Amino acid sequence: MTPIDKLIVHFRKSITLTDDEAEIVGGCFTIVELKKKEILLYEGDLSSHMRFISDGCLRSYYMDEDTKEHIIQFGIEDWWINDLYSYLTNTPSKQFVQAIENSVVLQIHKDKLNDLYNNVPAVERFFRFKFEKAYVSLQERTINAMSKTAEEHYLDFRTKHRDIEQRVPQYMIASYLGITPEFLSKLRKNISQ
Amino acid sequence: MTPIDKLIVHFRKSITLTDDEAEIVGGCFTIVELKKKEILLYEGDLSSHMRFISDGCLRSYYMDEDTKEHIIQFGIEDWWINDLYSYLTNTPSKQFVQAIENSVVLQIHKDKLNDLYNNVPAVERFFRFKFEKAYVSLQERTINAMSKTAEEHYLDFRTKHRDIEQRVPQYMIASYLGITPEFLSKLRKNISQ
DNA sequence: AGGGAATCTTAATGTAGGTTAATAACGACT
DNA sequence: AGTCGTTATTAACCTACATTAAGATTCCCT
Repeated sequence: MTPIDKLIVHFRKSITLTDDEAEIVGGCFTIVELKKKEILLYEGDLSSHMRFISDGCLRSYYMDEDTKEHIIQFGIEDWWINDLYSYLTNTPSKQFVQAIENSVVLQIHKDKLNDLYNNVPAVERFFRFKFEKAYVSLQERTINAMSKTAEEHYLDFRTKHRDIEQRVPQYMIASYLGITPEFLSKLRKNISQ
Repeated sequence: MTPIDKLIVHFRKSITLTDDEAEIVGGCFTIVELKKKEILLYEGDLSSHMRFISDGCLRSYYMDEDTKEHIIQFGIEDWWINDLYSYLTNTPSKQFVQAIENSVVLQIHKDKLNDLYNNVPAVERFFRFKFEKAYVSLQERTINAMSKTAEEHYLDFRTKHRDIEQRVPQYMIASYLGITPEFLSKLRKNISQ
């Protein structure tokens, strides 16, 4: 299955597209191939594309006071990854997006997407849902962060994202959870005894 | 100025409405008057309205394990307040929305709002912006929470929300910041010396 | 196979913020 | 003005997690 095929299958999980529409939609995206560690979006760049992961694994993260990395999101096949903040506000990104493995990403420019909204209305509905879901999962994460302990966060992550846990180094999981790798190591020791 | 007038003025800050359209829009909202401490939305309720604050001050919060309250949002005149999570996912709310002062709220049911989208398209654009902004400010808050200290959060809050700071009790600000009132008290002492 | 980089673990020590509990100050109602 | 409920402060002690620094382990490259 080509990356574009995967994208169409992905769209068709939540909206209906005729074959003609699928053709149009597929034609609006461009392929980006990334080597492990390659950076797709730099801090300071304007994020003007929506990005679909066809293959591989990426992360978005930001640096606080130019030192420590904080991972905001992981993404694997069939997910979208972006700095939505920058995309929505047209301001320079505060985040990086980097490939953790060799990856294939399909992206569409904001302007082209706006045209597509007019030509294929179902796509607009798709992205409205997408933004709503993005909000919902961000709120879930924010609320959990406020009331749970680090060990609970880790256990939650393990049950919700087994697939990711097995593909990314442990210190990145620590960063995503907002703790140090040393402390995660200690937690794991406690848990397994 | 009536509550409905305030609402229309509010809409017209980001979209254009003819007088006829304004008439239609205004007619879709209903007024809710709340006494101080009265609860507008209970945990477990379905949040099926969008709610505009015409007068007063409210908060949304959730309870963790039926004990401690965590404030998620404050709202004053000219803001919207809701459990967007429940509204968007049609699931029972995990939050309460409560009046901190006597307040006047204008609300519109989801179904009516969906009709309104068809009759007055500008309204749909208004709410798309609203959801985008909600996402953006939630992400800002989440990222800040990860990298800043409690004292920084408090100082940020003071500069960004002076108006709110002067209207709500200090222990609620502590709850919003995710710290105990005792610790906020200590911070304030350090800051003022 | 072997050497360097990347990742993970362990342990000692430090600190931001929580808990408990008591007291103080404020505010609103009669 | 006095009383009661609400809100704010103080101080002693506690805990979850960070920091530092040293090894141990695994991974990958030629």
